[in-house]
Amino acid sequence: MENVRRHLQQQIVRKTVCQVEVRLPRLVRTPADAAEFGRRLEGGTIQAIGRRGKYLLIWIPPHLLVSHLRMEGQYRLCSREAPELPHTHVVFRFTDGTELRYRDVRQFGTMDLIPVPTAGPGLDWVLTACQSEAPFAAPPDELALPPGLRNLGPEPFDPQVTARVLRQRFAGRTAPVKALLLDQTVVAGLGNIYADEALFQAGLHPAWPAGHVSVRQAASLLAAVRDVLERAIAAGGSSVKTFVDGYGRHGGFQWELAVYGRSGLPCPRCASPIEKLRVAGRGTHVCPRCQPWPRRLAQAGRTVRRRRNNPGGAGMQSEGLR
DNA sequence: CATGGGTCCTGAGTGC
DNA sequence: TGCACTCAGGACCCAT
Repeated sequence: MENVRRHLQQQIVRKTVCQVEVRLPRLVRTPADAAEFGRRLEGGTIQAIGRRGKYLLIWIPPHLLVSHLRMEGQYRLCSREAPELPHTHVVFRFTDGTELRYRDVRQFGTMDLIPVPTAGPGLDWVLTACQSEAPFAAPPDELALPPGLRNLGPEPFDPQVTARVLRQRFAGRTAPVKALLLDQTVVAGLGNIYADEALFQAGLHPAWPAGHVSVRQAASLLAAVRDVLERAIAAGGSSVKTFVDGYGRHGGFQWELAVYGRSGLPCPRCASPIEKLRVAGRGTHVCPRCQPWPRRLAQAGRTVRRRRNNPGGAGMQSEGLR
């Protein structure tokens, strides 16, 4: 998402919308009437592109367009004549003859168009959120943000987030630590791939009860989360299946994945075969040696079910790795 | 409140 | 070849 934001920042800021075509109204959550969504955008000029967690923020006064791509949403800036790819659900036409096309095979993405006051805390929050590296600030009530964005936790790079703070957020929780990493109200921005990679890098088992994570473990986990995200951004994102950035380019981080989608393949650190489990309802990849299950808990009974190896669809095969 | 499971959706893969 | 079935996952909804 950070790569998408950066590319859109270069591509569509200062463009003026002249027409909007919504072909799959279900993607537009607010306003309820998708035609109204288009009408409100027409005539507006895009001022800035921000990001909070996995939410893309497009500031087009007097509105904020909150866009979530889920797994497979894609934005592409095209000339009006360029042939259209299938699964194009929303088209934003600009006065300069270009258009921004939103594609989404799975149709899971969402768009919310939120009114932004011309002054006051609502505007201030939007301005701050559209600056990269802005520290965490709770949005004011006057902004009618979608609940997922309203309740979003801090960015992992926020200096306010320390190992101690992270452990505090884990305290008293019995859910697996991976479930809390994926919980966007705890920390913003981690999905299944980066959660698995960070846990591996921290040497922490995903099913470890979050409340049992020590300050020391929280510190290595936070460092791992930051390192994984930094490397993924530098590589242009992870194109495990279909991800492309605003120029249609694939990312490169899938070649650096240590465990995700690599069940049965050797751990890059110790060469043990990577195992695939189900934790927090998601496919979960671990190195059984680098991420040992705590002995004390093993006796209390396993809650982790083993799954058969590499059912095929999930991700990278050995081709090209290493 | 915390937790876990079902749901949305389509395409790719698998097995018979 | 064709068809039924499973799987992938982010956020949301719901039952316990």
